[in-house]
Amino acid sequence: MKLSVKSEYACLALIDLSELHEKGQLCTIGKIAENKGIPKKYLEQILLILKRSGYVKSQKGPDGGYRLAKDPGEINVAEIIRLMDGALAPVESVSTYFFEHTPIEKSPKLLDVFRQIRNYISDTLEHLTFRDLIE
Amino acid sequence: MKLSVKSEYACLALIDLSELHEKGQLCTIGKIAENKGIPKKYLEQILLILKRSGYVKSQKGPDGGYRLAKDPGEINVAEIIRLMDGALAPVESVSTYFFEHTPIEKSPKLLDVFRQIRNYISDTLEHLTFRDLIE
DNA sequence: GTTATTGTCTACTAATCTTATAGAGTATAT
DNA sequence: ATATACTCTATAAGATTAGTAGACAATAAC
Repeated sequence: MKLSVKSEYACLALIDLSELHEKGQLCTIGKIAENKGIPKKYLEQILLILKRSGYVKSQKGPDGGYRLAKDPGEINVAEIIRLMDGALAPVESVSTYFFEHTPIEKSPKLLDVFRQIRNYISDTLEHLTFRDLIE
Repeated sequence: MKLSVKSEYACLALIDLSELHEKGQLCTIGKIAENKGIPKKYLEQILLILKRSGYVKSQKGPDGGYRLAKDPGEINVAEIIRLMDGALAPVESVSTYFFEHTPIEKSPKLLDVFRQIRNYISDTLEHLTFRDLIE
C-alpha cells in the first residue's frame, strides 16, 4: 500500500471542511493550511484535484474559499487515497496480478496473504467516512 | 506500508531455500534467480543482507551456494519485510508519531485507524512463517 | 598450484516519485 | 479599481528504487 503525505493532506483538508459543512461555511486554502500544518502551495494542488473529482466546490474572490460538495458521510477514506496515491494493494503485484507477469506469481500462498491484507485495508477504509472523522 | 520488490525478492528467495532446507541442500544465486525470475546481480545484494542478519549461510567455491541458517518455521515474513523496507506502518507518521510532529497528529481518529491497520498487518505477517509458505 | 566456480563487496547510474515552490492568470465582491 | 482568493502550468531538489559493473576472495577438483 502506498500512502504518501499527499493522501494525508487531502484527508486532513477534508476533515477540516467536514467540520464546517453543517454551517455551509467556506474556508480558504490558507486557513486550512494553517489549521493542519500543510504547505499552502502544495495544498492548492491537492484541493484542485479534489475539486475536479467532485468532492469539493470553490468560490473565488474575497470571502471565497472551499466547501464540501457532498455530505461527509458520503465520502470514504479509501476513495480519497486511491485518488491521490493509486491502488491500495500492499504490493504492486497484487493489483497487477491479472494483467502482468511478476515474480510473486511464483508463490501463490504469499500472494494470497497480500490479497487478504489488501482486502482488509480496503474494507476498513471504504467503511470509514469523513463523518466518522469529525471530532 | 512500504513494500518494494526487494522484499518480494527476499521472500521468494527464502521460500526457495525453505523448500530445500530438509535435505540440507545448497542452492546457488543463479539457480534461485532463475527459479523465481529475479535479476541475479540484484539478488546477490539481497542475499548478502539476509546473510549478515543471520537468516542464511553460504558456501563459496564449486558446488557452493546458499542455505537457510534456521528452520523455516522460525522466520516470519514481517521481520524480512522490516529488514528490507523498514517499518510496516501504512504511513510514516504512524511509526514516527511518538518522536516527531507530523500533520496527521491533527486528526487522532484518522491516526487510530492507521494504527489499527498497521497492527493488523504486523499480526498477520508476524504469524506467517516460511514454513507456511512452502508448497 | 592452477583453474573453474561461486560468493563478497563497493561503486555507480538511470529512472521515477515525492514534495514541494514560483509565478502568471482568472474570477469576484466591494 | 482594487484586493482577495482560487487556477493552472512549469520547474526542481532530494530521495528512493531497481538495478548493473567489475574487481576481489575463497574453495574444490584436478
